[in-house]
Amino acid sequence: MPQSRQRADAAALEVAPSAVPSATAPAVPTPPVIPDAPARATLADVAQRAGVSRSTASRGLTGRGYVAPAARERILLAAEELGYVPDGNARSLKARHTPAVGLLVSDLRNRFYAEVAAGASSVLRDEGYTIVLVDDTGSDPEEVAAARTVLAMRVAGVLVTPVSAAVSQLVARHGVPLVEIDRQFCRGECDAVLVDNVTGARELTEHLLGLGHRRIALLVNETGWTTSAGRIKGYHQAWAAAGREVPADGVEAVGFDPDQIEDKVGELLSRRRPPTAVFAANNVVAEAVWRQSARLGLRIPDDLSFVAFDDSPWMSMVSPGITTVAQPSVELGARAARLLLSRMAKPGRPRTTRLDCPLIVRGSTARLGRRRTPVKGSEGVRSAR
Amino acid sequence: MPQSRQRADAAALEVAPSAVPSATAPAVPTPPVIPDAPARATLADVAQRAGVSRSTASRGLTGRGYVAPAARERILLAAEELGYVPDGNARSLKARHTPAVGLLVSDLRNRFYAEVAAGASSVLRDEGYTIVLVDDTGSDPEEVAAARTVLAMRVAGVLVTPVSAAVSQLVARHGVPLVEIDRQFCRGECDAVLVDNVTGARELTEHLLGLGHRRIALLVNETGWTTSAGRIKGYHQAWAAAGREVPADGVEAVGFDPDQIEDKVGELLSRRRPPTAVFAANNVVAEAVWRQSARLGLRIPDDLSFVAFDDSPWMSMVSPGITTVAQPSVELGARAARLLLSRMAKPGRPRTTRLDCPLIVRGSTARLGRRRTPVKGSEGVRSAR
DNA sequence: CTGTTAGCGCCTTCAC
DNA sequence: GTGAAGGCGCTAACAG
Repeated sequence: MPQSRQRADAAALEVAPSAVPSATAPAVPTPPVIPDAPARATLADVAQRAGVSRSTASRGLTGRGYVAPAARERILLAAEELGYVPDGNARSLKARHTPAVGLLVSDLRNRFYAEVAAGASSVLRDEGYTIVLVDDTGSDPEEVAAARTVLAMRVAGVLVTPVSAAVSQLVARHGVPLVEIDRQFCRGECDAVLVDNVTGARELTEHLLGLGHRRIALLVNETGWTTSAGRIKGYHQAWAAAGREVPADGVEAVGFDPDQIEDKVGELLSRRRPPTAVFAANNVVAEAVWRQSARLGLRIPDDLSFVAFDDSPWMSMVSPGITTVAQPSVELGARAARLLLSRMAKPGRPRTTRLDCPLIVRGSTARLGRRRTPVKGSEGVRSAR
Repeated sequence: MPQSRQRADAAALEVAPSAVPSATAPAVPTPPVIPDAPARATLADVAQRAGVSRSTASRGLTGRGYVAPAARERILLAAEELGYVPDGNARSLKARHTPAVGLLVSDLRNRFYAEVAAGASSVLRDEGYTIVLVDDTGSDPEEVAAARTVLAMRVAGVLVTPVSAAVSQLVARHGVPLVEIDRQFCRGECDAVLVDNVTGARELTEHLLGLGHRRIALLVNETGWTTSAGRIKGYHQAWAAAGREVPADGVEAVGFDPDQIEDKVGELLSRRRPPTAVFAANNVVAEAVWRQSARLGLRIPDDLSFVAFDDSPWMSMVSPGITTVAQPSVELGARAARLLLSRMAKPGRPRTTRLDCPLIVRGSTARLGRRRTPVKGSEGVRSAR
């Protein structure tokens, strides 16, 4: 699912080096002029209006400590009349803790990350936590900067789809709980919620091998990427289990740039001796395969069998439907949030959760050589046509 | 694009009524025990280590005010060694202003909202603003609660895909700039960035009328919804321009519940005298139409012409491709963010921006009666088949 | 150039 | 049951 372009080393500097205004002190440009700050009601205002002291007003409002029913009544009324909204900054300052968690994701435009965010969001909202979201474009420096920002807000925890170990290290050093999602860079050091990349990829590959395919191209973004690594491993396992050598040019890295991906995929499919089956390692690559094979007039599954890691809505809407393993993206976010909450409640040994990705066989895969003979299973909604 | 289930009245209470712990004072359950808060470095620590006073340290770090180069050097070094990250809460408290904006959206799982968020995010990040995100599930009470939360954080502004006028009123009363996105509830009262629903819907309808269709069903979630209203209006305009009566049962409300939508759509298409063309008012409804027509064995465009408001990736991947108008969702978020920034910089008369939705003709629409004769234009990537 | 002073808004002992 | 006092961490005068 990565959509990022770098994975730079875990520089993890606490503050940016050298003399530049430095990240430590975000070079506050100029105190942003508050247009006409209409003096918001403060606790003192409420207290005064209710004819009590600030401390009593505070107790009345928070419901902690003793307050005479009558006084409480007046306080609540006063607050309502004034449109009083307590200042979270002041509260957090006092409490040395903010009821918020940082959520650092690589790319909200990618369905996968958006769903992870949605899953985390719903759990955290239910528990009364606010989310500070940063779409860090999958860039390492951006992600570290984002981490620093949420650290500055004194968030209670951090969720991240990491791009390097830098974020986790930085956050850990500040004693703030963190859960890595989807990718893992500090195994054993901090919590993580991942999918079972190996098994999913193995099943997909076995499926193709079982259909007689031998020229199976696995297309990943970058071979060094952690999710890719797992998928490549599964791919290898399947070959090994079948007692066969992994083809030399079996794994291809197509990069992260959309245009480049299209080009590479087009090139691959146009070779003199093209693969008979393609395995796209994620939804972005899968889309490129689908478009390019169409452009080249390749019929699926007749001319080319096609499987993908990470089920996307379109894969069940096109015809034939695409055979995939589905990543439980929403659940991934939700589980990560729950794990974070429990870690915030009490420290403990880091735990890694791995979620299953069910195989979904559709019509995009067929036995090699036998033309126009889709395999068992559903075909995508339009197969009727 | 709405995905929500309510639009309740603009209750907009400042605080929740009655005696309940009340929203004003979020019934702080119990001061969340900070596990083992490892005393984070504070400005005083940095100052001490650098052998200067706190104010000097502050100046050195922020780069405001005079500081001897040598001292500055020591301060920066000390900060780095201590892993000092300034406390945003304290800063905000002092500054009476937080460099963050609240982003309240209805449903991150819906591609449309996720892209709006992505667009806004990128602009705001570039300007140094953090995003406090709330996925409010399109519920009015949730949205108001979310607004209160971000207000409490003293955000500098708010972006919202509103579900009622409540949020805007609440936020406005606190003198915080707000921009409504996609839907508009306080026309003339606050800024908004919308799409041109009327024109897009008119073009789509005209396209169908031009192909000879007369039984054209427009499927919306709820007729009372503001985006639906615009689309319905455009639909009406097209009929009027053609000098024809709008069919009595032309507009159907299918609700927000996914299952219910499927049912209603299935029922519609199974009628004895079904429409010859369907106009889905958004991507969610469109998906239901696509699936149901497949289930019923209807051929598109032979048996049924099909258009949709809001282009989704799958619409250009299926065959035939779906004729749509594309909402510039990312741009919507970006423009809203820019408008908010300018409003934060200086107040002014509320402005409403309306973005165009280009018509994209693909293969899902054909002349009535003439079978298997797709219209001009592209056909979706798989048409080659 | 640097330190002292004061206070942002809130909460929380601790007396009364 | 209630108020007075102090301080969370930081910054902005204002002296020196």
